[in-house]
Amino acid sequence: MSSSSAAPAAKPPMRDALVAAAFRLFSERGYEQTTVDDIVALAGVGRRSFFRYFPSKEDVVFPDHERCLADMTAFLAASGPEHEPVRRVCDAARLVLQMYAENPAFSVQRYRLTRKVPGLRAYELSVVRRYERALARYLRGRFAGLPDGTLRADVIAAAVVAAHNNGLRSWLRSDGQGDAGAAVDHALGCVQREFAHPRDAGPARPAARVTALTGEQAASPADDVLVLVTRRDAPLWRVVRELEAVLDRA
Amino acid sequence: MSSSSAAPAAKPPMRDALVAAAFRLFSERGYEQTTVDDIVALAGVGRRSFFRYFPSKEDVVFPDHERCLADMTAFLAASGPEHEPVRRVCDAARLVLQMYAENPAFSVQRYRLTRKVPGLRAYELSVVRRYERALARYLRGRFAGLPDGTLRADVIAAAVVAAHNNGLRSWLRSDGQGDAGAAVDHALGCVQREFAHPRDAGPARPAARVTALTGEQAASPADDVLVLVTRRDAPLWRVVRELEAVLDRA
DNA sequence: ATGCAGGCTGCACTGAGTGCCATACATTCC
DNA sequence: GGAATGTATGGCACTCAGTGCAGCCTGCAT
Repeated sequence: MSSSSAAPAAKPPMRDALVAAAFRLFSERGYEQTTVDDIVALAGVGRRSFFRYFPSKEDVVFPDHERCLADMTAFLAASGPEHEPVRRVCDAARLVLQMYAENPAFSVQRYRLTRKVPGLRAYELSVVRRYERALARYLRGRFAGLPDGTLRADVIAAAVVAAHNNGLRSWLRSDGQGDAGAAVDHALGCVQREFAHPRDAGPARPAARVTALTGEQAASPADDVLVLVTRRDAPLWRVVRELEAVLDRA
Repeated sequence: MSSSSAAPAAKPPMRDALVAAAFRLFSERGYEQTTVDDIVALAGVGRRSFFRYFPSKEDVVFPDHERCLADMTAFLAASGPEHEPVRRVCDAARLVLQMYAENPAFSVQRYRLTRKVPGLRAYELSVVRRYERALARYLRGRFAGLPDGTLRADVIAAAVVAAHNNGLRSWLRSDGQGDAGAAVDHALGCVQREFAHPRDAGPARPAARVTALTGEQAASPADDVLVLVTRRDAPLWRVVRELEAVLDRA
């Protein structure tokens, strides 16, 4: 990942200096109140150099997304037919989470920034869209030939991104405390359960099970059936939490 | 905002003149090669007036989305508990399609434009995002209190938008020929079947019936016991949705 | 030292977007 | 009738993001 594995690294220190100077000024006086001239002045470099490293002022806020997108593309390109497609794109999404989790403090700072600045929200959207398109492109390939293949690919890609962002945001909102992966794993798990295996052949079994159960309880092999008993006046959220706990164990 | 009720509405002809001039120049020499000064010169108005009607140059490309978003918000706000939530957001999405279908020629022209210009694609993304947030906000309200309510809301909103755009784009790509609604209806139908009405995958429907079969509920409702039977691999969302439906009936 | 290459800087320019003020026209109040 | 007020517009000057160009400085090979 970190590009050249070897020692030298010595990447462009200028890039990092610009990012550091930019974020310091952004947090001090805000994004829009900070001009590019302010940034380069603090970093002690020429104005022209800023735009050599960052195509636009917004790009300095997302310095590592380009690399992450390349990683995701490579990850998907390295997939084989043995991988379950939905599972695969969920794992690809986790690469983004990983990038955020590597620098919690930075990620939280950036999150606060993008929340406040509409221009940055719009820019982040275009970044996220590129991830989504990468996922959708992969799924389109895997679903090629299936009826509604591209539709299915687009919808699943959008759902995966939405779930990932939902989990990611809840982690960011908690200032990066706790396990970043837990919320995202849970969210992606929901989507995966919803979409994985192209099971068009619906079960239609539970209805029969129920009659069997109500009629002769002992006869049913309850390995794939879950029976929950609760008082009707119990708070719904508690019932559901219980349900969730049981289902997650599976 | 008003423009309300009555027929004439005294629309600003200047706004329309600016849109017409802009699109004429955009199609002649391209978006980026057209400056705001070019537009106002062709429209015969002052430069300052352009920015009075459109906050930015990009806005002139999407002159009616603000109104459409307001319509959608009103539509969702006017919803009641009798509406099935997923069905409702699908119908809300159809409002957007309707707007596109009202001016096929204009919509196709804009589609070609946004395809070519990255800046416009990014801007369109931010517009679409506002629709998605409106849908998600509504769903969050409907799913309030349920575990993973916001997650479900976000995922479904994203899926609905993705499906809508998939259908819309296939219509736009065909130069506005054929039925605009057909493709979108089909796409939204797929999403609706996936997320609403768990009839096909069928978890948890018998909850009410099982309580009846236990036979102890009629006498003392407070002590009523609820028995829920479901497949273990059924999506939790659906189980919860059914649970909610049963409990709401009480 | 000389020549060369690549990164860096300064400078001038375009174009989007904003704030301020002046003008033109319609409305209302005296 | 005329003054005051409100609103839509035009004009001007300004900030700032982003770009093209030319020069400079440093490291490096000959």
